Amino acid sequence: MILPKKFYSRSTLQVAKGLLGCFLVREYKSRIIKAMITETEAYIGEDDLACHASRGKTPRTVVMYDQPGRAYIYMVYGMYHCLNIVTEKKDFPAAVLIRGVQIKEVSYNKTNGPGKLCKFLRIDKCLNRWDITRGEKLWIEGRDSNIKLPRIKKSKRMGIDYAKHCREYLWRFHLTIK
DNA sequence: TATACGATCACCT
DNA sequence: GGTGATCGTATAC
Repeated sequence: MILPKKFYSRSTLQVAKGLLGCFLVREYKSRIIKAMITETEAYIGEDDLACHASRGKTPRTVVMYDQPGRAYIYMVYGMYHCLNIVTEKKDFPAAVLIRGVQIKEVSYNKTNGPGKLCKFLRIDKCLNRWDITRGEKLWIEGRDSNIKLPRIKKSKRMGIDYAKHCREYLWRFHLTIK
């Protein structure tokens, strides 16, 4: 089932945990790739110094203030893209960064990073602000209800040493892949 | 207009 | 453990 807008309108931490084990689906040139989400991070509000919206609404961050269920995609380090899903309610800037996915028949080291998975799934700024509840080009499907999830681990977010006290928040969630 | 730097990754020691 | 690639964005001037 395609996850509806309502799924993303909850607290960002709930969504970040809830997305683990769900399937990120990419439709590109009539081909479909399903990727199980294995790692996420939450970025919540202007008070979160690691969140791009900590400097308020700008041309880049305006998408984070949009409806939940939109894709927020930005370029990092001049060469990689990162995919986020906008959460909570309109005008409150928050999103979940997709940091890792696993695809059947694909070596995990091709998709175990936010830049790597966007490269593999051909996700770039063309899909910025895309509504992922439409079920076209890019969407997310719920996990199989009879699948038991392994324990969810939480830890500090990556690459945000500049974020003062916010870098201590345990807002990174991941499944342990054996 | 100019400049500093980053929600990364691959490759090196 | 460390470093370079490479360019959009935010901020300073």
